[in-house]
Amino acid sequence: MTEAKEKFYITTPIYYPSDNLHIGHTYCTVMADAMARFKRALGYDVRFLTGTDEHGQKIQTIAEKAGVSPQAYVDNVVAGIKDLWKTMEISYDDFIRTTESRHVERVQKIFMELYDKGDIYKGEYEGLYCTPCESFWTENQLVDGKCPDCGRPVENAKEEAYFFKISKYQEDLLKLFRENPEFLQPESRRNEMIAFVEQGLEDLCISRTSFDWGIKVPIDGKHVIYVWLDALTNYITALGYPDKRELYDHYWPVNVHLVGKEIVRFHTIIWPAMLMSLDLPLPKQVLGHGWLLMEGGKMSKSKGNVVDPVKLIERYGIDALKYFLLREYTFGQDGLFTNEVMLKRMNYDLANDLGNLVSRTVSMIEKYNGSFVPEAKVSGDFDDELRAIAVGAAGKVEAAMDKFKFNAALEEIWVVVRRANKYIDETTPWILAKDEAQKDRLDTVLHNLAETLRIVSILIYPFMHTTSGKIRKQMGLWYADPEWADALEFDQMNGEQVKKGEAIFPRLDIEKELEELEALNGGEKEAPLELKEEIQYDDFAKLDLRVGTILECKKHPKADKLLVFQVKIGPEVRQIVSGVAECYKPEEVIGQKVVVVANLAPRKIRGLASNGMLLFADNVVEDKERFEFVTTVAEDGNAVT
RNA sequence: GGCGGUGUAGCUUAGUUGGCUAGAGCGUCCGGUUCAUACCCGGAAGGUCGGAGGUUCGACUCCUCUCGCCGCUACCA
Repeated sequence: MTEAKEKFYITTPIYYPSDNLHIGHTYCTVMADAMARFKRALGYDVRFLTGTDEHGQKIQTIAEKAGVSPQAYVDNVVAGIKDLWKTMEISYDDFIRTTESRHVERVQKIFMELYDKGDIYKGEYEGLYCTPCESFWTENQLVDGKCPDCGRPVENAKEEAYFFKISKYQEDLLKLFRENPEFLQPESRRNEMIAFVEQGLEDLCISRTSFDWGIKVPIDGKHVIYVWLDALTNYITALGYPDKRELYDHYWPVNVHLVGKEIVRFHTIIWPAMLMSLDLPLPKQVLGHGWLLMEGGKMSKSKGNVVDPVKLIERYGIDALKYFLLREYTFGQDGLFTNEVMLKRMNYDLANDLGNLVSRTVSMIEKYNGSFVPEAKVSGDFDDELRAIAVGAAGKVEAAMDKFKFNAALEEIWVVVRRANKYIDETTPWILAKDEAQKDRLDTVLHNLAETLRIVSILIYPFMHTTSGKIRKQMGLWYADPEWADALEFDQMNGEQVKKGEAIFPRLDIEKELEELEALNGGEKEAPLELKEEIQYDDFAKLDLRVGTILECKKHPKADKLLVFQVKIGPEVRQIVSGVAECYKPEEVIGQKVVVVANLAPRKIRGLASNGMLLFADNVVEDKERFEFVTTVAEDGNAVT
């Protein structure tokens, strides 16, 4: 093939190295890797990029606590991430770190391009800031006065800042969504993005002065460039834009940005707007995948349900884990991760179906034909169907992969595996073997099975190359590399010497594994409490907490999530609005004793006056967040100290 | 509240532009087989395709209403 190969550029998000990665990151990277390997197998000229987003206040703070420099801190975490990808044999072509000079310098150049164009201007930003999330929030975005993302407290912050005129691109963005349905998948996200843009875009704050762990604004040393311009641009700086353009010219625009659904907005609104401003082509497609949900809610250290991919790999191997992740979940949808689901998948599909098929096929060829793959001689019933299914699978896998349906692609391969197992039962080689007159027929059956496994070894190669190699070794196919085109042909083998090896996937004792996995996780230490800044007694003494009783409660007429309480505090009855409508029905809280912040400045919430604040404790009941009353039996009006 | 998505066997789900006797895997029950990793193969039971109307010769597929869940968004002192 001398013709120029079609290019395919795919990226994962760059991960934030504040901590080690978990199974969710692994899931995304495994999908990108499988797609990259698949496209390579089809002959595409593939570029696969991943990396880490290493700046920001959160990293700076964590590093300070750990007593090391931010750079030292991220160097350490990133080394671990690279190790993980190495262990998982992730086939990225480039790994970009936002602290690398190639990135830093290029981001500064891009900043200046935007600035010179007039799309960046200096202004002032004022707002409430959540440090861990590195996000400013407007007052009414807050949840109970706390960060809506992480629930931690926010602080007032005001700073001079540079802004990007994203508002200028509002109409172009709407056009992008409306005219290119392919641009953002899945579909449902598209409508959300349109709605978001339609309500009006405010110019984006792209610099900070409140911390300095970041890329300096080239014309203003007080400022560092804030996450958007720093992180999103990695997809082009890694290709050398703007100063070293060979790779950029060749691979941009990207074919696919693979991202989690939580960052779809940044990739489909902010990033295209920046590219529009730079006059660069837009990504062809942004795909938002779903999340792996854990039993007992979102993964968190305190719940002890963080799944560490390294432990799973050590126990079950890379291919088993990759197979499970790709086969079990539907792209774009959330999926429930449980050890049991994982173990069953591994046992049923890998050990029982594929592993056992290899084992019985190799055994029979050894036993009935002196270890050599025979020629096909006498065709019979069932042969045509097996051949048709085996030879036709490649096309079906391609069709599924075109739509990023990894699970459907693997399912198609397993149709072949199951058909082969059935074929053995139908043709009963062990009976043929007892009759010398049937030798030719037996040879054909063994030949067809060997051919089928050869094809399977090619089909699974993009997904499980190690397993593919193991199968090919046992089948005596060591002399040839798997070539996708060979999966379209039958009757290529003749005389290969097979050799039985270790079971490709040993059968697991699910009960026992469940217990041991449970024990592994139980041994984890709980993460230390993350506390707010220390305060003095005087700070606390400013609060006037009082005991109250709820006399009345009704729904807020103009809001779903709000309840309006009438609370008796000693002699007076206060109206207090609180956002707990999803946890309580109005009638069930009447008579409830509560603790009230009684000297909080009054405020109107969605039109109704609220004079104080009710205290609740965060809780989770049956996977749902629930606010529990902080309560007492003391008399109304009494102080809480 | 606004916008959007979704609801198919016990569980997880496939169903492309309306033509299906609604498929599959797991689970359950029955049977077969021994080459194989106590695996594999076959059969059966199990669905009023959330509910109610409507369009149509015909609807899981289109329309209206309704209920449940989910997402984005506004309100959470």
